[in-house]
Amino acid sequence: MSAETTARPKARAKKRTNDPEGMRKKVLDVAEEAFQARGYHASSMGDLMATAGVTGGALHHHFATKKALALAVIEERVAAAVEETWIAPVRRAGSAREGVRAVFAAVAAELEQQGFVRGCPLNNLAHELSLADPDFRIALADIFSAWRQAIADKIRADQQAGREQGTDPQRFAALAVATYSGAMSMAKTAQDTRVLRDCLMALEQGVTRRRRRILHKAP
Amino acid sequence: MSAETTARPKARAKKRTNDPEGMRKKVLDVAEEAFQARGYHASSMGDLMATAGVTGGALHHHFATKKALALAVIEERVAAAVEETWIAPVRRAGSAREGVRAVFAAVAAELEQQGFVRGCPLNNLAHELSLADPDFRIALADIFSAWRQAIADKIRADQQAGREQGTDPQRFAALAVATYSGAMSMAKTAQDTRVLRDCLMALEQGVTRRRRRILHKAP
DNA sequence: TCAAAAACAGGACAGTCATCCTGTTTTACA
DNA sequence: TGTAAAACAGGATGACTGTCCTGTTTTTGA
Repeated sequence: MSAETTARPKARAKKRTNDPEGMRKKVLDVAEEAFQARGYHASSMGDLMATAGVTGGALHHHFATKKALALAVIEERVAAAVEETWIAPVRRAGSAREGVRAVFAAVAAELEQQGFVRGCPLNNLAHELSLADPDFRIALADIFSAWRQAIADKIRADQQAGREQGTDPQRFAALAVATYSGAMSMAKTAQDTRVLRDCLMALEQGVTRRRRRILHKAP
Repeated sequence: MSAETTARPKARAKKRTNDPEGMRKKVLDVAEEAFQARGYHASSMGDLMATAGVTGGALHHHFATKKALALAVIEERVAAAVEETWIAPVRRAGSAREGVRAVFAAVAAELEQQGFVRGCPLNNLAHELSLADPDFRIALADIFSAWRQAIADKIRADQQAGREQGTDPQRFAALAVATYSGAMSMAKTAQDTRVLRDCLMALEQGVTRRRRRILHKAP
């Protein structure tokens, strides 16, 4: 804990391997992709080793067990993905509703041009792992929680600006995340993004409530 | 195809085993439960045999492969579960909105007294299997489709009775199913049903739109 | 009653799985 | 430069996995 080593832990030279971050990053990349595409149980350590071009010794050095690897994927990658595609955009948006709408539309557009739907990384892993192991479950629940928290906070910010007076922040956030997650489930199963559009339009119609049409924009 | 056997295929005597439906039913029971609780890949054939009290030969006689077993669970059990807990109640309900609300509330209440959340059977299997195999995917997508269809049909029935004029049946159905599925995902991950209640109340508030409060009930 | 088919028993099989082991190489730091 | 730790190589291992096979029992239909 205490730094008694003459107080100069400066790095002398950077690594000069071809891989700037080492093999840990490469393994995480491959594992994230595989867990997303095929799931945890369907992705074998052997497959991951082969695809990452990494030997068993190397993999085991960085991640002692498969569970440790998955936990790292969840905490480092899945959490970051939710932060990047949802939390940050909502924070930046003009309002909570506009943020939710924009993310919904952006994801739908991206999937449409991509041609196939692999589903939400958080949801995919949550379904497979949250009942299998308490550590998995808690890590995944925390991400869901932060996701809803960010949307609820945005509603509260809107309310401090005089808007959204009749909206319950927690309930709105729960509805937004649930609708997105469920719509992605169906889109993945049907391999069709139309249900995403349907949900977005139903949300806009229904949840925007009495406002018939907004002709003025926020500064 | 043609019945040329003197046209008398009458059954002579019923089975007199202790199990009225035979072992096929027992295997399906155990598999349905296991796939729901632990998932497809995490449930081994050996486990299923042991829990069902069935030998390998018997299991293989009724279901040649694990995939065949899972397909049977999906088509016979999961579809029936959706029909029983969602489609039939919605059809019986006074209106589409009331039906959706009632099912949502009933499931939430049931889970609250049950103490833990295992999630929606359809969603659980859909996430794990829909990308793994086209046969799985199509079977699961059909169930989702029938589910939404039933809700959309109910909206159309409401509309023929003069109600729900401004509601798009398909979009409303997509929103209802997506919200439920997503809420169940979160409830399962958090092992907490509060998010289900939040989603239900947000749906009631938002989607019911201009109607502030309904003081009169349908006959 | 009798043959054929279905239902079931129980183990064999080859393959895969995650993990762990002992070496060797590379890096960090004094 | 010397040394200890970290990073990596590559195979060994034993426990499962799903499937299939050969018998035996029970049921079916005429």
